[in-house]
Amino acid sequence: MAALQPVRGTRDILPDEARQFRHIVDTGRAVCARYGFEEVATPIFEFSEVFRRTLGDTSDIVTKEMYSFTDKGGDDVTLRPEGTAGVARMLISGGLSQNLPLKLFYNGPMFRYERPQKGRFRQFHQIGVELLGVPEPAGDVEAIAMGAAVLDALGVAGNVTLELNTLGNAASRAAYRDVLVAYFTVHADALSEDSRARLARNPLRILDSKEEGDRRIVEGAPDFADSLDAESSEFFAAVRDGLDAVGIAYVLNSRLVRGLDYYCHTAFEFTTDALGAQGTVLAGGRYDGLVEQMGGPHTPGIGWAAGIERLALLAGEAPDAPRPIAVVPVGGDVERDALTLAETLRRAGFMVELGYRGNLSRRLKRANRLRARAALILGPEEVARGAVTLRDLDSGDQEEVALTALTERLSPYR
RNA sequence: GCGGGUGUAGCUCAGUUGGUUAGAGCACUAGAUUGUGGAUCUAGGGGUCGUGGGUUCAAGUCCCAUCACUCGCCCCA
Repeated sequence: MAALQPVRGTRDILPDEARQFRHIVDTGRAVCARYGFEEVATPIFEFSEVFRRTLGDTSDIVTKEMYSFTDKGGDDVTLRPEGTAGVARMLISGGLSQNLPLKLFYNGPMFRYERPQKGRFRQFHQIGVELLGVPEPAGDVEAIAMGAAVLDALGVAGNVTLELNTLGNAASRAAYRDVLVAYFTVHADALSEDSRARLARNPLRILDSKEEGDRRIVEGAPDFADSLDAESSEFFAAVRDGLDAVGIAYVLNSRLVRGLDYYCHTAFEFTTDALGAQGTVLAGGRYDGLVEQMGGPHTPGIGWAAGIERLALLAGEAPDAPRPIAVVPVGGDVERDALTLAETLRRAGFMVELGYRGNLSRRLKRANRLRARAALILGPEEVARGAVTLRDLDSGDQEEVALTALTERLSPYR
């Protein structure tokens, strides 16, 4: 118990869970491919500056959650806390702004130094997409529809709700921020300690407070809609109209805000109440200013990310493992023949388990535990006749099959 | 970073007001069955009771500390 343990917030992924993870990633990749998205990979660590520049110095991720260290060459590097910054950096480093629009899918581990709890880990895994170079609201609609399609393909669509909001363009957001700060400053004495801190750092976040006292004050706060300029309102209307057109249901949530500074216009989250305190399953939004902020050319973007662990909790049982054929040598000196047979079948594309030790009974028991569909029993008599005994482990039927006819006869078990 | 809960076999757990040698089910190994699996029966292996200290004639049980896990807050996928 007090033996070697993995680092807090990290965990081992055993075969059953690994199969489920693979299923989630494969499903995400396949669904997104239908929208023309191709997989990319960026390094799992970057210069710390990449995240500091994009996430903003005030975000919690930067101030307390980054896994940063100095490497042997003296560089300040950070394990990526999310995927968008790395993709944006890739676009700049590779001069990919010549190839817009870019439609990218990625998956892999992310790292945040947090206290672990249900559905939250220090090393966790995400699938995500980024659509770069598309300023039109159609891009937002496509990204959201693609997220919905992934959740649907994973069978979790029934457990989630799509929440939608707009943060407006930069001008609207700044205007709203001013109005909001003015309002909350008046009521500062009544706000919780956390929210007073937010007032200076990230006032939009107060809207999302869970403190009851804060909520009463939030009730009377100015509405974002009143601060939206014409461009922002029209953009949001176009996104909603597009979602209606493709039949994707959503609820408007004016308190839905983003922790990361580079978001603008569309913000959305697919949420659930089945994961304890972690309600968000798949979330994203538009980030038109990000690439420019990192020193690249102005490049609009929209994307989302989904936590694989959270999807796995919702998706339930992993798909069944593939079922092998068991080669079972028995009696006499046939081990060598069994080895040859197993290898021949593997080269022909079959999944084959070889029984290593014990009597026939024991080896069949083991074949059964491996969920084998069939056993190929090979003893001196079969070897003498150039045949094997094929036993179907589901039905119990068995027959002798000549080696020359074996691959043909086994095709139903492939 | 802050608060609550829980630590007994590989897993799920029982263990009385502190009392002699710490148990069960599942799983595992072997046998009944040296050429027939799933079921059953029998036997067996497996424990520093998370760790360290304290109280006591006596601690799995009570106290303190510590570590881990877990749930929540903050924040977020």
